[in-house]
Amino acid sequence: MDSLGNTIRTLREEKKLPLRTVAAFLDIDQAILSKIERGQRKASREQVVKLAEYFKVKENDLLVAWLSDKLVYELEDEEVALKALQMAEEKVVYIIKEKRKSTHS
Amino acid sequence: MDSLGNTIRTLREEKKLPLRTVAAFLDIDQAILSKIERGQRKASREQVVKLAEYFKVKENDLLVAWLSDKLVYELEDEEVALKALQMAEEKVVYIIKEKRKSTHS
DNA sequence: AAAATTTTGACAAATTTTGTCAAAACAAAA
DNA sequence: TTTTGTTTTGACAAAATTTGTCAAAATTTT
Repeated sequence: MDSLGNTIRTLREEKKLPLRTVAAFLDIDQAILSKIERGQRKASREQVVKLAEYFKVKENDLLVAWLSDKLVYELEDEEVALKALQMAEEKVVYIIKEKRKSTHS
Repeated sequence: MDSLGNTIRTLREEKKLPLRTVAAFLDIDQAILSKIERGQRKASREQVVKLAEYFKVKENDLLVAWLSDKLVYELEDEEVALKALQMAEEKVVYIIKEKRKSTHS
């Protein structure tokens, strides 16, 4: 249940790579990668996908970490955070069901 | 489990008020309110609070509808949407627990 | 202490958001 | 069916946020 930042920092340190190297692959300044790893900046979806490729981990795992970070960020310190999450879940389930119906595949 | 837009449109229609009137109270153009009601635009937090006041409904109820809409929007059509929601929930629960610990009130 | 790496913050460019406006579309009433 | 009132649409501008660069400062490693 780690943040995207922690996850990729760990991956990078395991391989003993400097920010510079990974940042170059992502085509961004190392300063940004530093901030992403420490949760000070949000990564873009494309960056997450590239990171998964780079570290050879499952893209979906990284996407889940990234997306959930974004959701948590969105909720900030709203006291109704949990209720909102639960309602969002219901809504998503509903949307998925609707999609099934329409495509009936 | 309604969207914020549907909720306030229903409230407004029940009272037979034109967009103009409610929009004036919110201090925005009616065009925006129209879009908010139909889910084409996101309301701001302040607007939601004002709407709750205006229609005399529980602020938190409207905030939950609004926040959950935002979450759903953020998830767009990510196939990992549900997993992300669940992980976000874990993270929020964790954050709340941490907060309890530190303030020990 | 020198070298390499990471972090910080000021800044600029690009993008997104938030709103206005006026015309078009629609609905209801006369 | 014309008039009146309401809602929707889309082009546009201003404001705010995001996304990145850069260079210096701080930290870590050798």
